[in-house]
Amino acid sequence: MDNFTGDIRPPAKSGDVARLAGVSPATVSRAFNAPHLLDQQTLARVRDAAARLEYRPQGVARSLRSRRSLLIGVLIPSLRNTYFAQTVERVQALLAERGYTVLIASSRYDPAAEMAAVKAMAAQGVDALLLVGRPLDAMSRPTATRLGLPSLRAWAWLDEPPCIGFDHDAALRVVTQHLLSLGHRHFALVAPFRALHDPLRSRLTAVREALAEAGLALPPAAVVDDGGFGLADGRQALRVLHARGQTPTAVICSNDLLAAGVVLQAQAQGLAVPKDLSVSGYNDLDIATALDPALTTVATPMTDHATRVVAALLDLAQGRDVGTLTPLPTRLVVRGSTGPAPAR
Amino acid sequence: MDNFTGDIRPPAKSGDVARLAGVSPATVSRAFNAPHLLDQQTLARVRDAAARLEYRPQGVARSLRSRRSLLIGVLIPSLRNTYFAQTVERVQALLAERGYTVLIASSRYDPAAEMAAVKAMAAQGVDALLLVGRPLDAMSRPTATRLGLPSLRAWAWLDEPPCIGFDHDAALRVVTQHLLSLGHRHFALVAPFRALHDPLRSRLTAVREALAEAGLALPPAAVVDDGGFGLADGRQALRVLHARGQTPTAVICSNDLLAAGVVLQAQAQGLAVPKDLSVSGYNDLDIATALDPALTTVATPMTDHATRVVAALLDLAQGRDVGTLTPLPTRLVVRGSTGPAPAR
DNA sequence: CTCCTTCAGGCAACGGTTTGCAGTCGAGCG
DNA sequence: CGCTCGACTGCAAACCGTTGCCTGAAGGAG
Repeated sequence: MDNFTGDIRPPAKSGDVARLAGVSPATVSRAFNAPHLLDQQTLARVRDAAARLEYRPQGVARSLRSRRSLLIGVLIPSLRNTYFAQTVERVQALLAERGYTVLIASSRYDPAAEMAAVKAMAAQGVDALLLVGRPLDAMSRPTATRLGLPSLRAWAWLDEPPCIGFDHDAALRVVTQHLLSLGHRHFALVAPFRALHDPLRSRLTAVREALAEAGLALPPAAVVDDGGFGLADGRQALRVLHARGQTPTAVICSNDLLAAGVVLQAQAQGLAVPKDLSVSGYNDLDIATALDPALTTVATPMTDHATRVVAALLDLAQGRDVGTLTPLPTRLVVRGSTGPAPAR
Repeated sequence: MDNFTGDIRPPAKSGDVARLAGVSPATVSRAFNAPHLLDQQTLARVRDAAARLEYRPQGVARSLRSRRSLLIGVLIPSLRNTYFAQTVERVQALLAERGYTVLIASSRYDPAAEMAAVKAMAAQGVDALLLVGRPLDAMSRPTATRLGLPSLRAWAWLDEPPCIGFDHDAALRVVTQHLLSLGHRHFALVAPFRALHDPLRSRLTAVREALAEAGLALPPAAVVDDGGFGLADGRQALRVLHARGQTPTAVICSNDLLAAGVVLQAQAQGLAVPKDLSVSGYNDLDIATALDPALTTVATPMTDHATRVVAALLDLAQGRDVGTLTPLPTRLVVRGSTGPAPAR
C-alpha cells in the first residue's frame, strides 16, 4: 500500500468508508448528516475511517438525492463596482462558514446575460439565488420563481419581497437637502444610468423632487447620465457640464468614484473644493477618505448588508420563509467636499 | 390545463419530454448532447417538445452520470483587488458563452480559507480549478491534484505548469531600470506583502537586484511592506517613509492604487510629481490615467490574460493537456508620474 | 419471565440523466 | 432473394449518496 505524496488514487466513496468502518453506507451518510442518530462509538469509527480515506461526500450525488446542493447563486450587475465586489466577497466568506459554495455570474448590465445566468444557475440546482441591484430583465426574477428557485433581491430596496437593501432614492433626497441647506441653488447630477433602463433613473427623480420642494429645477443640461462609473468618467462629467455652459456649485454623484473624479477635475481646473464647488459621493468607499478634501457621501454599511443577506439566503435555501423586511438605514456622512455655497 | 404566468409546476424532466415527443429518454439526452446521431425529424420533435415544456436538463443528474459538471472553480486572493475582480468577470463571461458556470471563492489571503475552498470545490465536482495569484497554502494545488482535479495557476508566472501569468519580478526590474536611467539614486518600495508569506516577497528581491547592478542598496527603512493595498495605504506609506527619515526621489509601488495614494500624499505635502518625486504603479488600472500626472505603470493586459486563461481552463476541463506555456508579456507604460531625478 | 418501548443501524429504493449494448429497419450489393 | 451494413433508437444499467421503512437488540416495566 504505497502512500507517498504523489499518489492519485480515485477518491474514496461512501462504500469504501463503510467497509473500513464496518458499517453500511447508510450509517456513513448519517455520520455526516444526522450524527445524533448514531452511537458515539459508531460515529467515532466512521469519522476515523472517513478521515483516514480523506472521504468527502460527492456533492453531485448528494444533491441529486437530497435535492439540496449547498450551492447558492449570486448574480450581480458588475464586479468592477467595488462595493458589489466586496459584498460578494463577504457573502461568500459567510456562506462558506455554513458549508455553502457560491456560484457567481456578472450580467455586465446586460439583460440577456442576466436571464441566461438565472437559467444556468437554476439548471445547476442552486438552493437559492441572490440578485444584486435592480432588475435588468423584468422577467429574471419571475423566471427564477417559476423554476421553483427561491430568490432574494439585495442592495436596492424594492417593494418586491424578499428584499434586503437601501432606499437609495431617500438617501439622495437627504443629500440634496443637505446641499440645499448649505445654500446651494445650482445643481448638477452625475448618474450614468442612461444606457441602462428606466428603473435606475428613479434616482434622478428623487433629486428633482427634493429640488422642486425648494422651488428649484434641474435642467436636462445639468444631468450627466451617460458614460461609465469610474474616476475618469467623473472627470469627464465635469468637463461635459462646463462645455454645456453649466456652472453648478454642487454636484451630486451616484458613486464615490465619480465624485472623486469630479473633485480631481475641479482641482485641476483651479476650482477649490468645497469653496467653489461642493461634491457628494455615494457608498463611502475607501477612496472617500483618501482624498483631500474627504468626500461627503452616503454610507451604505456593507457589513450589515452582507450579514442580513446571508441570513436571509440561508433561510431561503433551507425552505424557510424570511420575515417581513424593511429598508436598511443609510447615513449621510458630511466631510470636507461639501460646504456653503459660494456667493455669486 | 391552466397556463397563466403565475403557475409553478415542477420543472419538466427528460422523461416528460420523451413522452411528449414520443421517444425514449435516451433520445432526449442525445438531442442535447449528440444531435448528429439523431434523425432530423426526431431531433425537431424533441426540440419542440423540450421548448414547449421549457425543459433544461438537470445539471446535478447530468453531472452525476456523465462525470462532467460544467462547473469551473475560481479561487482568488481578494475581490477587493480590482484587477482580480475584473479578471473574474471576464473569465466568467467567456466561460458562460461555452456553457460553463463559475464557482467563486476568495481566500482573503488566508491559507486555511484557500485550502478549504479547494476542498469545497472538489466536493462540488468542478471540472477544473483556476488558482489566481501565488499560492498561500503550499499544499492547496497538490491537494487539488491529488483529488484528481485539474488546476491552472494564473496571474503570477510560476514554474509550476500549467500556469498562465506575468513575470512580475522581471517587470519590476524594468521599472527599476527605468527610474535608474532617469538618474534616480534614492528609492523606496511600497509593497505591503509582509503580512503575507515569503514567496510574494520576491518582488522585493527583484528591485534589490536591479538596484545592486547600479551599485545601490535598498535599506529596510525604505521598504514599506505592511498595511493594505488601497489608496489610503499609499498615502500612509509616504508618511511612514518620511517619518523614518527617508526622502526617496523615486517610489516604486506594487499596484496603481498605492501609487495613486503616494502621488496624492506627495501633492498634499507640496511635493511636485514628478519634479520632486517620481512614482510608479502596477497594473495600469483606470485610475492610472485619471490622475494628474498620469501614472507610469506596468500594463498587464487583462484581455490577453483572461482569454488565455479561459482557453486553458476549457482544455483542462475537457481532459486535454494544455501545451507548454510561456509568461505573458508586460509593458512598461511611461507617463507623467516619473521624470528625471531632482538635483540635490 | 414476558411484553412493550426505544434506539441503532441495515436494506433497498430512489433521484434524473447518460451511455454501452443491442435491436430494428431500410437500402444496397452480390 | 438473402445478406451486410449503416443509421437510428430503445433498454437498462450505472453514477453515488440519502432516506423511508424495517429489524434486532437492549432496557424497563409489570
